[in-house]
Amino acid sequence: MTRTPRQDDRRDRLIEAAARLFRKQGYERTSVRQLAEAVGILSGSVFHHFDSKEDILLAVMSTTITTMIERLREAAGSASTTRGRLLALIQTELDLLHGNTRDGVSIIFFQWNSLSNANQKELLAMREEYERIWLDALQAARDGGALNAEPFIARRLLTGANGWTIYWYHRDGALSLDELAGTILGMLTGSLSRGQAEVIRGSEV
Amino acid sequence: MTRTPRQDDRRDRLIEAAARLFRKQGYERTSVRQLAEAVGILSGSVFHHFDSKEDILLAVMSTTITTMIERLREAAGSASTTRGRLLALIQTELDLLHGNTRDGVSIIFFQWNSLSNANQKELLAMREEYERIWLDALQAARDGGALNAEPFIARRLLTGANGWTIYWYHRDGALSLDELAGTILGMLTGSLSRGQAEVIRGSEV
DNA sequence: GTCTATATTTGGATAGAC
DNA sequence: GTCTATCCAAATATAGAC
Repeated sequence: MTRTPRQDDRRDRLIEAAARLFRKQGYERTSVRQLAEAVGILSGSVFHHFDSKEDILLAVMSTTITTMIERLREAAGSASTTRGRLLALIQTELDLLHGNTRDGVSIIFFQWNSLSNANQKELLAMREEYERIWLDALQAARDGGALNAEPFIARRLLTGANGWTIYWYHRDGALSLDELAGTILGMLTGSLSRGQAEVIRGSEV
Repeated sequence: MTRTPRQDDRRDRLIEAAARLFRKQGYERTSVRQLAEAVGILSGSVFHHFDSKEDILLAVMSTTITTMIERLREAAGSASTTRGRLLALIQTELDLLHGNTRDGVSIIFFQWNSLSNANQKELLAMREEYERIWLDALQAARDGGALNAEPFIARRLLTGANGWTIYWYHRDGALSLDELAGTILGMLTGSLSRGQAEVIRGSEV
């Protein structure tokens, strides 16, 4: 911590701008000059804060995964039933994908391959920590009879279904995130109809 | 058709190589020089066959979507029951994603944004034709009581779940594509357990 | 910590000979 | 239809002044 608060602020703003632009345009189609412009400096100055362009992507992903783990862990702890926990995880992942963490989370899902193998390896432990929470909850659901499929497979199908929502779901539409979460839980566990999400979570059925 | 067969062949080989490299490396990280090398010519010669790099991506996507529509239409026609048709569509989409059309289809799913808006518009009608087949089958399933969710929503969740398989499913593993299709159908319609795919499709239940 | 200036590389694309 | 040669633009990154 040799930096002053003001300098950290600039670095953080770069990470924030990068997340936004990487999501909108893709990592490869976003130039360092654009990142610089977004925070009001020139391109050369960016390299005072980061060693390379890829280091910026790494920073975006790293900070994002940290938040994802935190949020998911909270959600898992907040529910007392197997089914309620599953719903909470789904709601949380959807909120991560569409709330104010959206930019970074989208990048984790869909721009993973823009990261070099070395840096992917760097983040792997964190990704696995996140997935661990999911797999535990799905395994419990399976043990309790609420889930028919293999947890491993169910999670991968769910990852795709949830992640893909960034391409079509819009918060200002008719469908609420909680309704959507309820639909997804219903498919996963095979019985819930839409709109019952709150009920289940509230009463911890 | 002013070209000789041999020349068309060269063009086709470029499209094929492009599909493979775009999938493995991404469109932006693949250079025209690499494409040329893959078919044994120099970079300048590529522009005899295509006006621009993006035209190659467009050609990959266009030929791919044509195949996708063909295959899906066949599948829809081959089944006589609602549930059997749904299973056939799922199996077909998974096969498109993992069979010998894999490269192009992966690109359709995950590199759509590398295409300029103008060219996206060019392909939109074909994409919609493909989705129409899905929505009709899902609507029928809903009318018949086999599906609880809105067809529109179900299809989007399914698109994500199926597409995402390219990141984790491998044909040489323990799980067969038909088993996977069965699991997915089970989730979608809420009751089928794994391994019953063949039975259902065979007996047209 | 930012700027100026620039090194260096790479990429898409073109013109004209063969 | 391919090659040679090259143009031009854009990008990452660096060095040193302020």
